[in-house]
Amino acid sequence: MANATIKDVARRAGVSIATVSRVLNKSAAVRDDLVQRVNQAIEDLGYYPNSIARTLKNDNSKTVGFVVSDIANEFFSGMVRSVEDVLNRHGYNLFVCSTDGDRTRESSYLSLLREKQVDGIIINVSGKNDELITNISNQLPVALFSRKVPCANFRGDFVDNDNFSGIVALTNHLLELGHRRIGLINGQSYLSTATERLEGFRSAMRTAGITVDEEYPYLYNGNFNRVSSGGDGAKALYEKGATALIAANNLLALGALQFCHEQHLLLPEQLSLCCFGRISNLDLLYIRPTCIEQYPAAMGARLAELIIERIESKNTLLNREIRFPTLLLPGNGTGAPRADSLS
Amino acid sequence: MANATIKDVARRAGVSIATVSRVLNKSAAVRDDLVQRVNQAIEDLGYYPNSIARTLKNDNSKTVGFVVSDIANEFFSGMVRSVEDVLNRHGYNLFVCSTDGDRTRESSYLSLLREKQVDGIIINVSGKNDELITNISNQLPVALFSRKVPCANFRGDFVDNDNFSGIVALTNHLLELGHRRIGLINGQSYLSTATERLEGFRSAMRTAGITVDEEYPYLYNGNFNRVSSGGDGAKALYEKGATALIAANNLLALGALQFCHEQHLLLPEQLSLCCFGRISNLDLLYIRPTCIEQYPAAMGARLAELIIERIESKNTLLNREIRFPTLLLPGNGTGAPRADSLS
DNA sequence: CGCCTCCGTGAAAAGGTTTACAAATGCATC
DNA sequence: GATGCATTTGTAAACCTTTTCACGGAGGCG
Repeated sequence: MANATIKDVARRAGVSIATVSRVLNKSAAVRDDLVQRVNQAIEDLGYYPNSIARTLKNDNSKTVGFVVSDIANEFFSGMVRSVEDVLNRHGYNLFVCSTDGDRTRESSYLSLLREKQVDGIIINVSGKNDELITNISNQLPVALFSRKVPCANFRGDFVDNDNFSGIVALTNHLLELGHRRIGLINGQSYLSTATERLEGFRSAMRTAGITVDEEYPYLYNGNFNRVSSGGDGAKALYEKGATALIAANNLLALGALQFCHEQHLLLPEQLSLCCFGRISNLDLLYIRPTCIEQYPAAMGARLAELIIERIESKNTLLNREIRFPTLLLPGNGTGAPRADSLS
Repeated sequence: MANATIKDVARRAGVSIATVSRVLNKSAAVRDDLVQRVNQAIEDLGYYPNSIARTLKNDNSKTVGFVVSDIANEFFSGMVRSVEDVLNRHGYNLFVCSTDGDRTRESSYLSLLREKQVDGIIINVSGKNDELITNISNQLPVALFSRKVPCANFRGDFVDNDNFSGIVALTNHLLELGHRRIGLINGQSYLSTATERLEGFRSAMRTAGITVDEEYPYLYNGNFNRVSSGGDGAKALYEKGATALIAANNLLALGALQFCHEQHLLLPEQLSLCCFGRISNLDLLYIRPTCIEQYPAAMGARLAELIIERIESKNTLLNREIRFPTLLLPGNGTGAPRADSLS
């Protein structure tokens, strides 16, 4: 039994389909008794509008795509909920797409979303499809988060933490404890998140009289999306003699934590660990790295608002950039270096 | 600049739109040189098909709705990723909808999904829209998880843990340690998850000679979706003198854990804690409740497969029920009760 | 050389909606 | 009762596809 259509409703109510449409959308005055009859017919038939047909006609799908590297990553899943809520409140639905930061997956999802006529796209870009994203951004509202697109003619909004000051706070925290051989476990160097965090690190270290250049031994570049990178980075830098580590995001931190756990390292006696990002159940961990807190829910809500504004303005807005302030949460995973490790 | 349509492609290639469609879908033979010209025109114009129009014509949207209480809950977010992957591999997209277990939100999302012509719905029902879900299930493929719909004419598939044996394992674990005053922090009693877990508990206790009926003092009914319920339950049952607690899902467990943490309870000396479900970063917690492990990724993948089969069979399949086996993960949060607490 | 078959192509309808435009109705006024 | 205007209603086109059907041409066969 196929769904009733507006035609069926019209016939049953003894009016034209235009009248039914007007009743449905309240788009024009309709005589009271006809409204009654139409509503009765709708109820009788269990009619509900076909929003696909509506989209075809109206050229808006009331749908937004949310493209992230991995929706199962708690940072993104914390975000998606608030994105969803804000969108829903404005009558929009949400498509989720996980790319694993993979170029091909990302571009194929983007094609799919365009074919599905989404009204806008929220995306943390992989960093490998910059021209494509830039093109899309000139046809369709786009809001980025966490990772910028470096093209001049990119059009759209951007939301992120204040990476620079966050990493400066972490670095200073370690410096104040007396550390000098501070390691940074970073993500892919072609991502703005990584470069900004590296810049912050470099700046804080320079102020302390330490030069972080290509020769600096305590830098590790891994992959933001892989917990294993965090473990590899922690191992490499610890073995080189770093006395403290900064993990540049939550997943890298988790890997580093697991490394310490497996190696039975005593924190902070043998190693200090801190990170940029939120780790779930932090309060309940036996080692609690000092963290830069993040606000995924607030960021998601802001992104949703930005994209809706951009959709409703028909993508005419100027580019906007929102930075969330950072907050240092001291944990028991950082402390003074051991005396014998000071060089 | 609006998107090119199939008409534009046809004009540029000097063929009819039917031919373009045939090239796009490879639905019929087309002369080689025409195929070339069409493809060239597609590239020149940057044409991509409008899948909304396609849906209207073909009556399938290649879209599935995923309706859960809270996508930010790590159990569901672990699931959604594998649902997404399997669906995507079959050319489907995913709408996510969080209901908070609220009846109104649930039914409004369901309406929205139907209007958007989704091909199928995966849902963990709130338990308050049984007739609606049953109706929908007779028109549209539906796969449930975690919570059954008790209506006889419900049509669709069901996936869950083997709740009964899981809770029996937990209960026996505590009984073997010597506990008798075992508390159960459960969720809403109108949900199959809750009743099945209660049944398992009751059965294991009966075998040990303890009757769990309305008079049994160590039962607490909270809300599966609220961490705070877990805390409230833990407080209430601990104060009544329970020596061990079972939290019936991950969120309730988290609340209970936090209660213990805040009260500085020594586990397992003052209280034993175990739970049904997975807690993130379990390895790294200083108190690790004994847990029944869950497999959200595997459950999600299975759900996706079930719904696709059901979609492609046009909802003609018999109802299927898949139970995932349970595995007990011993933690340091459970131990023998203190001698002075044995009654 | 004529006929039939087969293959490739195009014209047009259909899918469910919205909306511009035309038609019809209702009412007041003279 | 005719006229004019304002309000309500209906008709039909449009949105972009897919697909049925009919047509035309090429090739094979008698």
